[in-house]
Amino acid sequence: MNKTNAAQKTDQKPKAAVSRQEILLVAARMMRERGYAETSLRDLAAEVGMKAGSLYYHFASKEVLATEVMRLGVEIVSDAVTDGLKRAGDLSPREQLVNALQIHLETLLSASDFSSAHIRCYPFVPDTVQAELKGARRDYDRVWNGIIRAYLGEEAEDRQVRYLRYALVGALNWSLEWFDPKRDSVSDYIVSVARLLPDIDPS
Amino acid sequence: MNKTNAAQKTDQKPKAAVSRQEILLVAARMMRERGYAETSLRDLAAEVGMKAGSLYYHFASKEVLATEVMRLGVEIVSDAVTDGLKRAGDLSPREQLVNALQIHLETLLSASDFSSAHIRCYPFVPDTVQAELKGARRDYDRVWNGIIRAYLGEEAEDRQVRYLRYALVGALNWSLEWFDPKRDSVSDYIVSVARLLPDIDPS
DNA sequence: CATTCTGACTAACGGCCGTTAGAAAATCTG
DNA sequence: CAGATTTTCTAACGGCCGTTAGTCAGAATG
Repeated sequence: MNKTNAAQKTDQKPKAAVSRQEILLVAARMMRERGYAETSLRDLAAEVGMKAGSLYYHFASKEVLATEVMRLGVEIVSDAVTDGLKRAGDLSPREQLVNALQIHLETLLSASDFSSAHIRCYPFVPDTVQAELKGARRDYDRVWNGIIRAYLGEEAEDRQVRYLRYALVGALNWSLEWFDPKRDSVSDYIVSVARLLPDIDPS
Repeated sequence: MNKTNAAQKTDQKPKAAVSRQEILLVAARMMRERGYAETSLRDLAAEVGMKAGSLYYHFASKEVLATEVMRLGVEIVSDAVTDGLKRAGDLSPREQLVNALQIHLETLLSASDFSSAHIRCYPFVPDTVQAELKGARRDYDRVWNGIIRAYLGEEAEDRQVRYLRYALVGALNWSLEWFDPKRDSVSDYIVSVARLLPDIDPS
């Protein structure tokens, strides 16, 4: 019944939780900006106000730290979209879809370095880290499959659903390569994407 | 009038040109698979059958090598799309657009490690390399702007054109994250994306 | 065959990396 | 205030990195 058993991450001695959170925040920002390999623990620690070795009091390794950053990234956007769906339960399937697009994009571009770090770094992260994230990623895929199946109709083929998901999520995630808040607006872009989605007769 | 002045890259002494080409090919594959930072010159040289130092006979630095790989990546897909447009000059604007989507995606997924290396590595490559590529990238953007403006109509706003370009190119480039040739087909995915593009009345 | 040039090799450089063990500081507890 | 615990620091380890200078083999040239 010691502290490492019971409430491991939330109510440790307070200082540790604060440092841990700050490390995660800075790591997310750096991973988003530079990538995984280009984020050195010395630079990261310096921005937190620590030395590199001290990070190991909070995380067992760089891979473990990166895994946690990216897992948070998936969960944050997944929770935001899931929440948005519940919050507006009376919309048409098409409106739900557009709503989900908007929330996903807002989270990515404004709300969370974790989510953008996940998207940008996932392809280049070690296999073991990718494996750790597989479950969370699949859960989020399932959220989208539900939204898109409701839009396309229950008779739609699985592949049709998957391809539309790839196209839409790709159109959103690609914004990390070009979006400039001084010039672009999330809502305007969503309007442009939504124009590609016809009303579908519930036949 | 010595050989370094005249025909610098094409008709050098033959052996060098062959080695140079092989280095570029292997570098493109490794950059696509692993990323820029994760591609070490020692590993690269080993796969070519050389030692790391020998690479410097052909390229002045890792950055120069990466720049050339990525520039080729832009030019290969740009040339392929431009060619495809000329080759099928009598299609409707919408058909031209779908044609361009197909060629871009085929080049990316089947034809060229250079193009996929460019897309995957560009965000994480040093600033100097990004700067070198700016021109070629803008040229390719202009190709797409032309295609999409023809589709949307001359009265379309610039921003509308740009956002549709981002959405479509994003939907294609994102395929690097999920496409599996054992399961997916380029043509099938293009059909799915093309369904999002309505016929537009030339009003 | 002798010479010149081409192309690759060897061996090392300084530098940064992730990681670790143990000392030291800071904080909490009685 | 004394002691225990939590958190950070110091200093180093082995390892890999991009890069360079100097050497050397082999092909091309006369």
